[in-house]
Amino acid sequence: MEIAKAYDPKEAEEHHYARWEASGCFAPEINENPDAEKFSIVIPPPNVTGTLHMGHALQHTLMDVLTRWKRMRGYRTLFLVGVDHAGISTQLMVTRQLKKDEHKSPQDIGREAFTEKVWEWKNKYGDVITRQIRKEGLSVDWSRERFTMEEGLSTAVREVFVRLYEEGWIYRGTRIVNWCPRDKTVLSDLEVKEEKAKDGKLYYLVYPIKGADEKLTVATTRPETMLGDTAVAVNPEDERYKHLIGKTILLPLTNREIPIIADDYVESEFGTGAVKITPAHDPNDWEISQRHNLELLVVMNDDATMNEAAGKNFAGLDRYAAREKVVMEFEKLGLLEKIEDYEVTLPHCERCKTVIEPLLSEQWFAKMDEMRDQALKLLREENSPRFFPEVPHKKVYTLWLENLRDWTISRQLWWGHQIPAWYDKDGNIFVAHSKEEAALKAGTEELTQDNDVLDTWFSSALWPFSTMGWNGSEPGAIAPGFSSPGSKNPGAIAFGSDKASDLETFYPTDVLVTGRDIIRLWVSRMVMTGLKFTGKKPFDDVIIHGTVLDKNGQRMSKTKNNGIDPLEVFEKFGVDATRMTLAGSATGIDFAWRDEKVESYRNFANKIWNAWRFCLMNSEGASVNPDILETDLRSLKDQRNQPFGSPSLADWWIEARLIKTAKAVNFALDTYQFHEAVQLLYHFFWDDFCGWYIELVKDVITGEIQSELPAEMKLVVQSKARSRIITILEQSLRLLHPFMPFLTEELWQQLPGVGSHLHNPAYRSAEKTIMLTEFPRGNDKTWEAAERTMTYVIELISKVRNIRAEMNIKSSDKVAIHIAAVDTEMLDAFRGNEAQILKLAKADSIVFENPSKFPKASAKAVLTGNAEIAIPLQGLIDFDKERSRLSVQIEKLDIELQRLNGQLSNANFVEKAPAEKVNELRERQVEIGQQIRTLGNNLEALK
RNA sequence: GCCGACUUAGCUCAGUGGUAGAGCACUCGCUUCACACGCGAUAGGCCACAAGUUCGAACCUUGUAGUCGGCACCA
Repeated sequence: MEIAKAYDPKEAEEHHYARWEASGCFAPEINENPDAEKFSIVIPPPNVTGTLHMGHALQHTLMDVLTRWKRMRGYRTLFLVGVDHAGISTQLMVTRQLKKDEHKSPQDIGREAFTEKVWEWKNKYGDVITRQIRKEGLSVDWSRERFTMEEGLSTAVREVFVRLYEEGWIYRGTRIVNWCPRDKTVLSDLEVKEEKAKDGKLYYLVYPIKGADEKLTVATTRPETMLGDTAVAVNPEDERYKHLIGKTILLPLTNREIPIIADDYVESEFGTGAVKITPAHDPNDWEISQRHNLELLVVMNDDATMNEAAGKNFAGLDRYAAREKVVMEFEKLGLLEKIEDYEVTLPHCERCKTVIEPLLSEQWFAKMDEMRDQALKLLREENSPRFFPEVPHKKVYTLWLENLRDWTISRQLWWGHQIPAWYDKDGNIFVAHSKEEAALKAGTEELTQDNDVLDTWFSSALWPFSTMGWNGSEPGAIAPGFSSPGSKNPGAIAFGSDKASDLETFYPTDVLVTGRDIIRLWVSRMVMTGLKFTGKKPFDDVIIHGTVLDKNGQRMSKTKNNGIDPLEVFEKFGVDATRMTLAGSATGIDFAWRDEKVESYRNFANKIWNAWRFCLMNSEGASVNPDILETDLRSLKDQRNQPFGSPSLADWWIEARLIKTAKAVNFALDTYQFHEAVQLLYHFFWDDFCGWYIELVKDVITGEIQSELPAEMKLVVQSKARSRIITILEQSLRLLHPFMPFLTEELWQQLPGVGSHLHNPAYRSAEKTIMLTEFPRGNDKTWEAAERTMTYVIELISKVRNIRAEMNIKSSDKVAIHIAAVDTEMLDAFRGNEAQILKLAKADSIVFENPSKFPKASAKAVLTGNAEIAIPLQGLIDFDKERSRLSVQIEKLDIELQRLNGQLSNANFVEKAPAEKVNELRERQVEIGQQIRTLGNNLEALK
């Protein structure tokens, strides 16, 4: 059969996913073992408007590696997928589209029509991200796909809102809030990004004092807000202003008279020591106003233009135009003292980058105190959740909870969960699960629902349990010390009844994988609501992955246009290579993206392809059979080192390596050290399996051995060897599968002898696929003798190759290897693998003899274990070169010997260091001393 | 202002209280029948700097410098 020389990922990527999905491999129901342990993980729901970026790809890869690994280990596995309605982003996107297509604003068409448009948009474009998730190869259960706006999850949202309201944790209040004048909605503190302004200025405005010649200067970065000033504050201890306290100011540009008050908040050293107080437009000023009962004067509209209260000269002006005009007027009046350059950071809307306007506004807030205390208690008593890496994320999480402020949960949007609160004509509030329920409570049908929707994160906070069917009717185990849930919910609607037990089976989840930027926004809130509403923590472990930076170490951003599109990388190098690259970066650490890195994993995929190609080209009479591995090797002690024996030393050794690697990979994944697992697999497959094993057994496999064995025996040995190599390959593919699902499935399917009998016992009746095979566990068995003996062979071959290269021996020239060794194990190893040594070292003979018999004109080297070798170079030897070669080696060894001598002659070391360590160094000292003497003699002989 | 992380080969990064590692790039040699996306062989580092703890420090402690984050404040 013709097999391509290079792996083309396209075909594998196109073929397997649909089959996996269709045959139900991703759903937990595939597991037939009623006693199977469960493993569950929920995807951080990407925005329905979103497209895949590198951060997703990294996060998704880690989750899928864990899921595929656990599934192969026999766990009943659920990787739950879904998308977030992403209130602001989606509304913005559809608004833009509406404007483009119909030249209309949302207000033009009204709320109902607009939300209908959004749903249309969602149905049309909302699957972009889910298609991309399929492309990534994620083994998520699409039959349980969720959307935060679907009925079930909305029920959960209403239930939580009602319950928190009834318990008094949700309230409506008037506060200074973060207002985005462009999106015309309030934002939570976490949706606001502080950024340095380019041309910040500090304006010094002079305020005349009533009934005095004195004037007071205040400094401000926002002069336009002076129109809303209702006081000027000074520090009560400030000698400069003490006498002014209680007097009033004639506020310029207005006809108002405002008091001079004293408040500790004012720092005398800053600015002029006098602060203008604008309670309706600054959070600190608002605090002061509450203490002093100051008047609140709102001078701005919700689009950041000035309103009537600002005076008719300013009404209608944009805030920046008003600023200029105020400054101009002050200058005209001679009341502008100076303008200084001043570095100022301003809050910006995370989504649209508009400068936030602090505004006095009536909103819904959630007081998280009780839930916060539960979360902190869980953290302190059980160290849960555990963060990986723990530093610094545990601290960020703790500090945030400790300083938690009330959460602004209402948004002035149309796309989202409309707040389940209704008002009667007198403005009384009725919070209920439905209008019918509200009507019952109100005793009237004449109700209007609150216009606002909830912060998108309100529904995200419930994600781990709302997606699994929680609707408030589930009793839920209540952890001791935690308050019991509120009154039963009469309006709760049962949904997804066939999956109703998911909550019981899969909640809490096992691990959460997410980025550090949403620890506070999301992780903390899931913990809080999870504890409160289910009585259980939503997950045990939280893996915080790093940030993928561009090749210059810069954060990727749309404005810098330095983003790397994962889909382009998939296209160029394949999904599997990309996944290896992402999983191969250390957990939690930021790293700069390098195409070269993916390229090397693309090469790795190709290496695997070619190893497979070799095995397949020589697979006649062979089939995958894991039983032959250990059973066959068990009898090895009796027959090891037989020439062309099967199993041979190489067989023995590669299985030792496989078992060790499997053990280490399992451990690495258990501790979330993905990069460690990747390194182990890369090294095992490339160096051990391809570099040594294939080369060592190649001749047996291809039938090119020159042995004295009878032909029938030769065939038996050959087909056994073929089955073994193909079995080792199959085991390797299983180990690689969680990382490289497409390639491994593609290759596995075509191996002879594979079938569902290789599946983990939990999946025996499923259609054959590598993703359901048993993940090799490895064990603690060590075959030290095999590894040690193999080291002798490897060292011998390497030393001969080194001599060949350094002495410029043509690759077509065969050499003779003269070996002087005393260790019987070593001698056995060399004799038993003579054919392989000859081939790999390009030699035609091995001579065992005393070093005194070594031909004079030889290049020489020493081996570990007091052995020497010589390569005769009759006529070809360059004595100068050989002398310098030997000198360099002696020099290197001597440096090490000096260090050892120094250490061992240090009485303190010998006395205090562990005896084991001291012995180790002594042995090394003897070994090196011996080698130096031998090399020295050889060098001497050349003089 | 406070807190944290990072600083290791030319580049990107692993790493452990006891001889410093990988991939890529570089140098030399190979069209060897799985693979040139390959094979073989080299070269390359006082592990940012300084002090301390220790028999022993790249690793632990403290300080310094640089880089990058987070938080707070910003009249």
